[in-house]
Amino acid sequence: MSRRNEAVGLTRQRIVDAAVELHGSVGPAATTIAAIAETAGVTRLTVYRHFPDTDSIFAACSAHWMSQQIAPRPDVWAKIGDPLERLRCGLTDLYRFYRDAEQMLTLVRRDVEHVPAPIKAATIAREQGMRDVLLSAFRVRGPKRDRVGAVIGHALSFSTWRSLCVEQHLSQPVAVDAMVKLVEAVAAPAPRRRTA
Amino acid sequence: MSRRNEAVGLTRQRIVDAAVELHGSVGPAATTIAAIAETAGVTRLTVYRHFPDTDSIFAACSAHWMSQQIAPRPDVWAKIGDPLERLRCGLTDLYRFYRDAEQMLTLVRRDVEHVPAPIKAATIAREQGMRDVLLSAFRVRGPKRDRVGAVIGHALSFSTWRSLCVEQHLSQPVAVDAMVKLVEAVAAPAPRRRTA
DNA sequence: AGTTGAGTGAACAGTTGCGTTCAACGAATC
DNA sequence: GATTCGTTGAACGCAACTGTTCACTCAACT
Repeated sequence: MSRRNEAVGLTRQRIVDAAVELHGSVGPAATTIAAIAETAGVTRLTVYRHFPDTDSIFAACSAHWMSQQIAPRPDVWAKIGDPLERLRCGLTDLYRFYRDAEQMLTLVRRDVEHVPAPIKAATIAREQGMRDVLLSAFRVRGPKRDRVGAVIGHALSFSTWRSLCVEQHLSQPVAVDAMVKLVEAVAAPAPRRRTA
Repeated sequence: MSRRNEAVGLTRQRIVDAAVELHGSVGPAATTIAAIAETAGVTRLTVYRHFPDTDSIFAACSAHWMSQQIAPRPDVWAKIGDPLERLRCGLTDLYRFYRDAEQMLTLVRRDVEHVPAPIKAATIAREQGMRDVLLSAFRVRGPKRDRVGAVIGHALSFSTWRSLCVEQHLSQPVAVDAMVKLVEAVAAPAPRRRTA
């Protein structure tokens, strides 16, 4: 039961690796069973033997990819007391992750319709959790709290990182700085306009 | 030559309308010739007679859709002297347009690979023009000018509007306000930190 | 040494899309 | 009334992807 199972596991791993590679290069929507099989160096039939449908491949693929990423750590951010410092720290950590995972995240977001519901839900929950950690440090109350939460959510979004760091060519620290300033300005207690 | 050509033009118009509708509902990538024909109430052959390939349909489709939109007017924004006021005005105008065109823009951006190059180029040029109009009102110089330009570009992006007004459920004016504050903070002459 | 089973190769049936050809209809035009 | 031509219906060839079946090989396990 050892050498044989090992070989089987290896084949399975090659299939998952191939799926990860294709998801990250052509995107989940364009990833066909035939392409996975070819990339993995096995037959379509072998892929079907290991995974009944595309969704189960996606699940294994997603888990494996996640396991080899350095994920952001909201639990660590939570230890920082100062709201803006916590925010800066969190965004720096998150944007580092976004940078590492750019290709994959870009394509997965584009093909979000093809992502199985559980994975989508987990992603949303993770983002919600990060938002809560960052927002909870702020003392603002009332309707302004909603606005601060919203701009924090905006700062956390992958599309925001992409807009700032890829399309606008900002460096990561400058992008973080801009988003911190945004939250700071929205959270500021005295809006004092000169045109008042 | 009158009644007949009129009928031909009507058929052509029905095809273009069908293409617009499908681009805005299922997206350009999933818009097939057969679906266009069916929606227009004609045969695939008729579609092929009017348009040699998908790109020419896209061009006609894009032009027709644009003609029935109320496009943003950077030339009007340019008349406002105060930088922040010009910015606020421009973003309000642009976000109104984004709101009207949400579905279409969302799907076209998703399927951007299927958009013919000329249309893509025109869109980029338009966004670049808006950025220039808004940035030119600011007096900042040096490296800070790049950063102000970048956050203006970020504020102008459709993904930013989508993040703020759709995902974060901000109202249009509040979203505009947040982005104005962002640019104001980045453009501010004295960063004066209390932690300095 | 015999059995198990992962992997192979080939083929099948079904779907969807593209692009093209042909004969025929029918209404507008001359 | 004859002609033009936009439109139609049916069909064909091509390509790609999905699942599934069957017979087969060969290494590994008992």
